[in-house]
Amino acid sequence: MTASAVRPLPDDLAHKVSLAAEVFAERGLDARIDDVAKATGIPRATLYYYFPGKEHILAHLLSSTLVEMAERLGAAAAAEGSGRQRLEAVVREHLRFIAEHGPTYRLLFAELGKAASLVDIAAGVDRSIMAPLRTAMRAGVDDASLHVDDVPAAVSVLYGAVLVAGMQHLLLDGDGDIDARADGVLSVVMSGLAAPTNQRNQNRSDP
Amino acid sequence: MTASAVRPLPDDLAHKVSLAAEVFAERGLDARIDDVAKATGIPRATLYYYFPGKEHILAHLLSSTLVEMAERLGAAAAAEGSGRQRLEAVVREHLRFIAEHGPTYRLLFAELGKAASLVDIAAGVDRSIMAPLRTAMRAGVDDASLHVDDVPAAVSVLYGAVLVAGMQHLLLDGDGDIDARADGVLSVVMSGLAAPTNQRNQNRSDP
Amino acid sequence: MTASAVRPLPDDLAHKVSLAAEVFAERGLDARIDDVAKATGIPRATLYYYFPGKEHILAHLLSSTLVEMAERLGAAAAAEGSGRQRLEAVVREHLRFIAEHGPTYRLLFAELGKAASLVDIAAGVDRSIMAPLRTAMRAGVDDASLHVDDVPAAVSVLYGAVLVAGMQHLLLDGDGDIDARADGVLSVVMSGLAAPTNQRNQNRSDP
Amino acid sequence: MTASAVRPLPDDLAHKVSLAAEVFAERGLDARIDDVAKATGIPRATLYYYFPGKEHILAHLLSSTLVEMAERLGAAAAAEGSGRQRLEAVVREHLRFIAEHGPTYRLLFAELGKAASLVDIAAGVDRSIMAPLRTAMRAGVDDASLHVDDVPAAVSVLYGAVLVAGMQHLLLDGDGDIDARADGVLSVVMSGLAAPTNQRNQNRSDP
DNA sequence: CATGAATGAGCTTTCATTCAT
DNA sequence: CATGAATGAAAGCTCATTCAT
Repeated sequence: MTASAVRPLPDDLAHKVSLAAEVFAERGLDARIDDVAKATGIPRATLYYYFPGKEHILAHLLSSTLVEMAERLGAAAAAEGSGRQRLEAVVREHLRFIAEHGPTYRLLFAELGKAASLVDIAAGVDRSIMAPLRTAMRAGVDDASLHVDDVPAAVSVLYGAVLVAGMQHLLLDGDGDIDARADGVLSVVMSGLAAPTNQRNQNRSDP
Repeated sequence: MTASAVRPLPDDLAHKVSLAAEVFAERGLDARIDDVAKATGIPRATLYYYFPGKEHILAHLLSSTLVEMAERLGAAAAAEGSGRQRLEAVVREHLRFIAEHGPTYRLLFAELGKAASLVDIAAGVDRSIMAPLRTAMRAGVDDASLHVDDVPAAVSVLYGAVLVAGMQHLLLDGDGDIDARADGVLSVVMSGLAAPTNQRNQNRSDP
Repeated sequence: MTASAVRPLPDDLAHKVSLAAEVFAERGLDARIDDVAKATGIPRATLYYYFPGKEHILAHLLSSTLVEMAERLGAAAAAEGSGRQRLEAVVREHLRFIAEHGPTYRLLFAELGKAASLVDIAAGVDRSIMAPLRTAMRAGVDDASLHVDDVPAAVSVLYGAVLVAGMQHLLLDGDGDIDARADGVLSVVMSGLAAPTNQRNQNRSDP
Repeated sequence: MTASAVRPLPDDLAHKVSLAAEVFAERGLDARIDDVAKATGIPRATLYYYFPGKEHILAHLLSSTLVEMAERLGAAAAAEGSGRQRLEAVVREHLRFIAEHGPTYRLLFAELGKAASLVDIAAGVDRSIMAPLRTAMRAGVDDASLHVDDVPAAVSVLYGAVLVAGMQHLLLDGDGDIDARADGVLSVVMSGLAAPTNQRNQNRSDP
């Protein structure tokens, strides 16, 4: 009756809780529960009525965000168009999501390296981010709109490119055009860095 | 950049302090100073004799790591060879560095998103990581071993690709072959994902 | 004496509430109301519907027990027989009561030393325990079946003897024969410890 | 270094801590640690530097008291004189101890019935109180100054008699003459309640 | 009438930091 | 110089209690 049964979170509270993202983003788990209470307008004791502890609130935020990302990127990956078009859509959607969810995304990012977390961030990232990329990329290989030898490696590269572009956007030019960044990333990733030569696809520079 | 310790750190202590990386990596600044003391074998009060506060110990670790990275990646970027070869060398060296400095690198990674830090991580990353990439890349453009339209964007993509590959190595397959990962990343980044067509460099799929 | 519940307690609840004795016996007023709710099967809010507060539940238990004791020991004191026989009956009945009401009696015992209580334990003990002893003892003096110079002192001694015997029974040999303990106590108290001498009743060892 | 090694309590602190007895006596473990800090003049954090938790402070008090009792009652039991004289001395010393240590003794008393305690009160009571009584009583049987058939029962009776007399002293007549109470108890216990008859030692009233 | 939901008010405990030796 | 001892300052969490339904 006190801290055992996981209580379903009422909708109005669920919405208020999302306001805690900013607080957590500033200080991580160091954020004081009292600040969370103030930011959300939910009394401290009520937070503890619905969550077993502070870290569970954070976990809830991260999970929610991952779920929302999975929906949006998944939709982009499943849309109409060539594989390449869908892959580009996933990248653009991802960067837009980052721009819209700055605090929470920084939170997610910082939590990635942590050992102990109530949420398996790695698994969530794979499900929400890598999977849509993978799906679109494979479609592109199938419909010949893309040429990819090592899909997992390519997915990692693309994820990393978006991650860094997104963080730069959040940390440096919060007001910049996020779609322009997407164009820049896609341009590089699609064309590759190698100078055009006769023998394509040479990944080692020694002859 | 170094949050310079008020007192010069004796060599034996400097070495012991580096053992704190793992502790900080697990819990960030939440790590208890007592755990740092235990991990390093340095009494709590002695830590305070050499550092003004807990976060200064963390800053020292991050700074040291960034300096070391600057040296190693800078050397790779300045080595003999074509620009492309040097760029590839920087990428490989970077991934090796990550593999060798797991805990500290995770620390750096987690700190990237944080707002306040005694160390300006963004600047340090630019100096230690981006600059060598930039140097090598420009050299490649000059000697025609690389073809890059937007160097800053390409640097970001390459950094992101390495970052994600490194984190995957640390979090997933700690025993895997880090050079193989480097090959995978380079292969993708050099060739690009676009299917070979007549009109090169088309970064948008609409005509 | 009864911290009268604002609302008359339904019979079924009255019975359930008695199950709280064990909880209170373990931790005294430190017992959490939630544990009381669990032990009795009565929802927390319902307890507050019938009792003004936590300590009133405890008071109810103590009062009920004292009333029941007054009835049983009073009856034993008022029974047929010589004063000595009635005194012995009160002692035996008291020990049986203790054996039957372990948790509640431990509660009463622990509360004896407390300063503030909603129930005047001292008065209740006098009425329920000392008075029957006094009654029977005086009857014994009158009918010459007992020889007591200082009745109040003798009552205290007898009460103490029973109290300790009862607690030993509860704490040490829960399965032992309570009537045997009564025999032991009575044997000692009746005969006294002094070695038989010419001048009886010498309470000081100096001549 | 934090809450593991049991730190030896410096003498000055040991003395200050004993001032906590009154606080605990009022409210038991409910006593607020802040009140303990105030009463003893020891900062809260310092209390936690020497004790792992609140209940350990209480345990320390109880143990100390039991040890002191063991010394004083043990000394009385080991003094010169007949067994009866020594038994009487133990009783008188016990009552004096109670009078001198009112708060702590009430504490001990209230704790007797509790289930969970860091101190095994029952064992401590046996060692500190029952054992001296037993020793003196057996000496009395040996030197024929006492006549006791069932020593354990007689010890219990005597302990109970003293306990109740002591509590009455503490709760009712704090200013009364404690030695007079001792006389009253001893008079009753030595002579017994039975009317003088031909057949001694009859513990049952039926013929 | 009974009760699930919500919360105000504290309290224990932790920890970074200081300082005398 | 280095450190064991001591403590001020929070903060997470619990729990008795209330009230709308």
